[in-house]
Amino acid sequence: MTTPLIEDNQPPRVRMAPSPTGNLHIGTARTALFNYLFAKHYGGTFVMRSEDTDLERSTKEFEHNILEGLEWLGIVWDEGVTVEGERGEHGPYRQSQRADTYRTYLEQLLKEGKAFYCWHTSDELQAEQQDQVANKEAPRHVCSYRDSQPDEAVKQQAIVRFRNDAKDSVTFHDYVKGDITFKAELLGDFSIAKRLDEALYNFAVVVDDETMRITHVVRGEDHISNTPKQILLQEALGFVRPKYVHLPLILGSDRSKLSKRHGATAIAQYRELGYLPRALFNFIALIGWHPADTQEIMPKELIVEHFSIEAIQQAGAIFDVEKLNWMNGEYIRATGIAELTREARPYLVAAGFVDEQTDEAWLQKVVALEQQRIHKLSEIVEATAFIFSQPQYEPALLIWKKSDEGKTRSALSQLLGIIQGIDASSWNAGGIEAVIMPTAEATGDRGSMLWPLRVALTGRKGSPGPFEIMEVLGKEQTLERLARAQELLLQFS
RNA sequence: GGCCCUAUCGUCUAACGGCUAGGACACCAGGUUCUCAUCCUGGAAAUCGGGGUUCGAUUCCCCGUGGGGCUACCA
Repeated sequence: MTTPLIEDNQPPRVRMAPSPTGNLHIGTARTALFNYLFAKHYGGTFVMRSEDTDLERSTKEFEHNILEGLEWLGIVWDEGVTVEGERGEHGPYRQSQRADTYRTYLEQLLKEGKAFYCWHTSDELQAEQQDQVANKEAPRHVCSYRDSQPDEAVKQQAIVRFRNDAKDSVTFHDYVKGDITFKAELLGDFSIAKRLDEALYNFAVVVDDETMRITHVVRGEDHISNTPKQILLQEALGFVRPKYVHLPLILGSDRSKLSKRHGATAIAQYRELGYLPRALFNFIALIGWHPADTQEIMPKELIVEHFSIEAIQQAGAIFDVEKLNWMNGEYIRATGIAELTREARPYLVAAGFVDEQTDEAWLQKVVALEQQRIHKLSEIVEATAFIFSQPQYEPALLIWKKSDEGKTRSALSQLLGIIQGIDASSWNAGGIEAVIMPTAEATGDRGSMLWPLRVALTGRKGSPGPFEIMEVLGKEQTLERLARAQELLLQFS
């Protein structure tokens, strides 16, 4: 009874249909990503449609934000709306421009008696529902105006409802959840349009998916309960039923549907924080899906290659920022220093540390200093702050735990002497280390010299190694900071 | 309330009736390091409960319980 997901090697046509009533968030991106993966894996077509029928809440800015965010993530589509306009042969792809198409099918249903006008007031509908809830019945509207013939004036105030005479149950196969059955009569005479010129969601979706030749509907499981309504409409209109794939929801830490109160949900926020698009792509793909082997860090191409609907999880999954942080760190470490510097530079510029003219080679060394220490690009600012301004610290910090003030004092003056003798041609991490290490070893406990050196340079308990830092800082700045440390130590005693 | 979905370590998950229930993140301990980070080694940590089916259930069925979604003239 259940047909294969892909029949006769027919490449699928899938769609993503965001409504531009808010910025791109994690959940939307995940649905788009899975549509993309599915389409690419089978060599199909990914269509982007804009469900902007809610004129009150839809804006061009939101649509722009969604499209741009998806592109940034590396999710591309073959057909549909674009920032500039749209492309493809099944348009228009914005529901706000498809009123004529909807009207055609609406009139067909009306003419065939499969839809009718209803002018019950919202008070009446509400009262009906309250009664039903009180009687422990399914809330729905079974309209008494089914066979009435309203005049034009009434029609202008009425909404169009589907005449639901179905007595059987509606069963559809979901390729993640299995067979799902609803009792059709519990759906009532559901609404499909506000008058003739404003189609409502369930109706618009059905018409769009048919006219855009969509073969597979891949969407969040919050749409499962809409599916029987859409199937009833497909049958009334003589449309083909697409195959359904309902994705488990992404949950917040308290297991409810992910929303703003769980923290950052907008893709743009993650972008600002410095999550790399390829890391986010990888991470989101792993929410509710997993490859056959245990490898988790996988580039886009590999994910596309391994993607399969069968491996999609049935239960919702919590969005775990901790694991994202780890993964982003992995990607940061795996990124070439030139590319990483290009990506990190804007953060340093915004912090006022550098500008667009700052020497590229030098900046790469700065970024390299912290490459294995940061988990998101925004952390580069705090991590490298000591490079760009004199460190502030307590003099006591200069003294290593296994050392004392006297040893620290002599270590600093020894260092000053050695460093002054290093000539410009040897001023690099390796060259500096070559002359300092033997002396540090000679003290018997090299930490008694290396620790104060590092603290003098950074003012921090934890930091990169001193030699790399000295190379970045330059000889003059290094000497200045060491001299400053000496002064501080004097004040300390 | 009604309808639907769902249930393995804290989290993401593996084990398509048959091993000491495996991996990853986080956590803890140890090693490496002047320090932090990286890296390496080790550790603690789970099959919601009750009935069935079966020689045998994490796995299949039923009933509970928990969690979630939907319940608009939003999408």
